[in-house]
Amino acid sequence: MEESDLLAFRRQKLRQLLERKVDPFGGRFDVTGKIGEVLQAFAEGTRVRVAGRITAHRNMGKSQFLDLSDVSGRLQIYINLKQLPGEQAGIFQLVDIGDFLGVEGECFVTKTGEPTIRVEKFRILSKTLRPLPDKWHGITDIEIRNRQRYLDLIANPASREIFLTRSRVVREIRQYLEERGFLEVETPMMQPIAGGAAAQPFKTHHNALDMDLFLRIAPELYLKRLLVAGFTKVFELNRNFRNEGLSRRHNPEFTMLEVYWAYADFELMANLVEDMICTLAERVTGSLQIIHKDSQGGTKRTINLSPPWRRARYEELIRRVDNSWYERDHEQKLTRCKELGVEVHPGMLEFEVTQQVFEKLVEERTIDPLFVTHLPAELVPLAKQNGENPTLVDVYELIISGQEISPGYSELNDPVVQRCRLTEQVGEEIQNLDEDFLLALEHGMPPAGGLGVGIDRLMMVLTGADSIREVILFPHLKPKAQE
RNA sequence: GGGUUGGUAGCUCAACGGUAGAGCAGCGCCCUUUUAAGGCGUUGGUUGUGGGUUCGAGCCCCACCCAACCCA
Repeated sequence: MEESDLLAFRRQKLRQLLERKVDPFGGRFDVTGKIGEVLQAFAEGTRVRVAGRITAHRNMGKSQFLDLSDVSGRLQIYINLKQLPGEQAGIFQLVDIGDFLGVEGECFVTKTGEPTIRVEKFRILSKTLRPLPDKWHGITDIEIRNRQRYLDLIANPASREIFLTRSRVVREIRQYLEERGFLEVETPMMQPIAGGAAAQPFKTHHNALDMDLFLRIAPELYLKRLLVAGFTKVFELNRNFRNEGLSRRHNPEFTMLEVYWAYADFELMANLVEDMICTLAERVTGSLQIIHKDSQGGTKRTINLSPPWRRARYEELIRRVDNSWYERDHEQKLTRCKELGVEVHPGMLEFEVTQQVFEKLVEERTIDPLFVTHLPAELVPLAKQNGENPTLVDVYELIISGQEISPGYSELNDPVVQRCRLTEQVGEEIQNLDEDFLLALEHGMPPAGGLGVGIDRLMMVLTGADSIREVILFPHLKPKAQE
């Protein structure tokens, strides 16, 4: 394969640096601070040392202005070739946009008012062999943005902002829960039986024990064992794995928060998640009004997070779509679906047909937060049944921006009922029954509230991202075809 | 798996079936306060892959690959 001139020039400069006994890949360089920090503390006349990547070069001949960038910001540096000591002027000729540079010099303000560092000496910290993406347009190709995230992060400030926000969100969640006495714990990611949710697991193998293990689809059953153990407030914030297709809303590994609170119920959990998300949104975005922009900068939707959030029973929401829904028999429901434009399959059970209507005509159309409560028991095998109506369960399902963001339960702690429900769920595959979990329940688990928050989807809500891939640094992608 | 849209220079994008172009980046020169710096010059392409139609294909047809979106 023939190298393009572009790459050849870079390699040539690399050789020239080596000939001049300059290490093109640098080493330790003590800095005054991150670029953002140096800018923050900028004071004319002070001396600073900063390092970063060259992201722009404005060459005026003897005077040269360059931008030095890192994730915290961008800082202009000024180089006067005549004022550089010794061989440095010659070495500077071998510097390109994209290279990492460490500089030392005095802070001053240019006549256009830009904070700038007058470089007295510099050191090449890393020579780049490939050019950076277009300085103005950045990278628009979605595949490159996802596959080579580092280029996306270099070139697209909006993408940087998403991941900085994500980091803040995760930190704020931990702080919020710890302030309220919840203890962060870690439970197995590799499990002999993948329980706690209805999903296909990934399978792996332990060689020494010669046994199959599964990557967890949920931490739930282990966190409940901790309630048995006497922990009263625990949470886990980490990865789950589900062996399903990729889509705008699904990545095979995703981040989930699960919280368990002994002696609480689903309504307290709803209060907790409402307050937590509002606190997050205010701290991270500064507002309870979340505005999603389209690619032209217009407003796509505004989500109003102001509490209190609406709460409504599942049945009530269905009746709002069709007041006689529950009076119709199975055939009539299917006919009604056609009229409503909801696709159904002949084999669907009655509650599945209803759920389909719910997803298409309630969930997808709900923008502001909505707690759906009292779901049919079939949909939620691990929750407590309602005291007045055992066909319902004491749960909430939080919907924001057309997506399920968080489920919350009054957790089932009756070991006998739990065994029946799990047995129904696993059906024929009785070996998938988690006997160890049931054994723990028989030792007594306090009544408790539990909740989960899909962090990736929450991020989509907070940032307006249209695809889960935009909020995951390295989303799973099909492997690139080999030549 | 089905449908739709797309794949052109390192990046961002043009090109009626008629010589593949621009801006940026690169390379050379000029320029001592620039802000997407500017000026002059210049390199760079198997137009995703393979077939076909045509005097002539980036463009039309077929198959395949890849991606995004919608559906299952």
